[in-house]
Amino acid sequence: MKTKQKVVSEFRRTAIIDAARSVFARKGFTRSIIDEIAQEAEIAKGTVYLYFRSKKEIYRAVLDQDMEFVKKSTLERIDAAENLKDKIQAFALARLENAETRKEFFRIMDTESGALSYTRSQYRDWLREPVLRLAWAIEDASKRGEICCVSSEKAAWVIADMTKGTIQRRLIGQNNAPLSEDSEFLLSFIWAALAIPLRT
Amino acid sequence: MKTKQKVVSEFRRTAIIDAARSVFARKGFTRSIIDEIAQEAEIAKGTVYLYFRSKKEIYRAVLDQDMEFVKKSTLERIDAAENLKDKIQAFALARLENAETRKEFFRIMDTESGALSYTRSQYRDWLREPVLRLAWAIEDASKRGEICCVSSEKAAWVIADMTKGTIQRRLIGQNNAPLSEDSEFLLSFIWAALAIPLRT
DNA sequence: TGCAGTGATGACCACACAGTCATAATACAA
DNA sequence: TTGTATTATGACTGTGTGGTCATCACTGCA
Repeated sequence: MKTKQKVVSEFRRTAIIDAARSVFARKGFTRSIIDEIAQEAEIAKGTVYLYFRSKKEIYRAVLDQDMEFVKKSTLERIDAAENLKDKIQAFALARLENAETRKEFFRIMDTESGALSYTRSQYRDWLREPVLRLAWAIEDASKRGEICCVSSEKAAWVIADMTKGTIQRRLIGQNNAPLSEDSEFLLSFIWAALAIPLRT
Repeated sequence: MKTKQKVVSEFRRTAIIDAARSVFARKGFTRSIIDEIAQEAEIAKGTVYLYFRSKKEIYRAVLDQDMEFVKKSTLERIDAAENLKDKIQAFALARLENAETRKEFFRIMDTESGALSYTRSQYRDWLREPVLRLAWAIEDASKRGEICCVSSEKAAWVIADMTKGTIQRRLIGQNNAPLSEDSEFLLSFIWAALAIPLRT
């Protein structure tokens, strides 16, 4: 059973992380000010430092949590799908839907992919793992002759690129079309590129 | 004829911009320090402020110059190409080659796309114009029945996404393959998606 | 009611850095 | 050579902000 202490302590951590995510998404790491995060979490600045050692640590806590969540949910959906086409759709939909639900997190990732050195090393895996999983599936289908022969890894990466770009355009508001329109376009485009055709 | 003054003045401006580009690429806007830029340009800090009003103005000068160059050269190559396939290749190659030549600039763009509010408004056009030009070409070919019917704008954007992603991977060093390998993959992938097939 | 003990507070400190300015060096003209 | 104008310099200032810490408020127990 959780002690009263633990409950309060967890509550505070969560409040800080939530406030931080919101502020970081709006201003980016550098321009975010601890005082503002504290205010948004409805506590005093000093209290923040009872739960986190530094600004960077808060940043990491936000990203770690969200990256882990999105990565996991993407992997699960890929694995749940039976065939390649569904796996690709699973990947794209997982990303697109997560981006809708967790706008703030995706905004941070888009805006600051290279800002913190931390990111450089850690950032890659939340995308890389799902992409590699996709690459295996492509490799597999390729060997069986279900699709035309391509470099599976390159193909997986450009699929990720298109998905990411689509998400970015939606986040900026450049594209307000329903999500299904974007996902359908993506899927048909990708599948056209992979499927075995008899060219005209 | 240029006066001595003008020559020296232009020389200094260029030196500052070059130094700034290098520093910005390494550290990003916020972590770049004017003193370091000055040092790299082999002048004193005060001198920097004889040629630029502020740090932001230097940043803008760097980006304006490079964005203009890359945008122009991309547009020219697209326009020079005869048919759609060549135009797409022109776009991709222009980007990939420019990224090779102007690594520092591309690194800034990749790292800080959202860092400066300035970027938000201006950033888009250096990519948008070429992409829209590509979209017209796709629209055109689509109407003539040269390729299968797709949303031309969406298609143009995902082509840009894949190119951008490929460039990023090369910049990070995740991919050291010869440029031609990447460009050929891109082209074949894109063309497979667009070309009119008789599906199996 | 008084007394630990725990967690919260915000005034305060230290520091990094953009931008300034009095002074120095240099160029050029008479 | 001297005098004036132009450009360069770097010590200095002001500000914004991350992080600290002495003090306070609250809780629960005796």
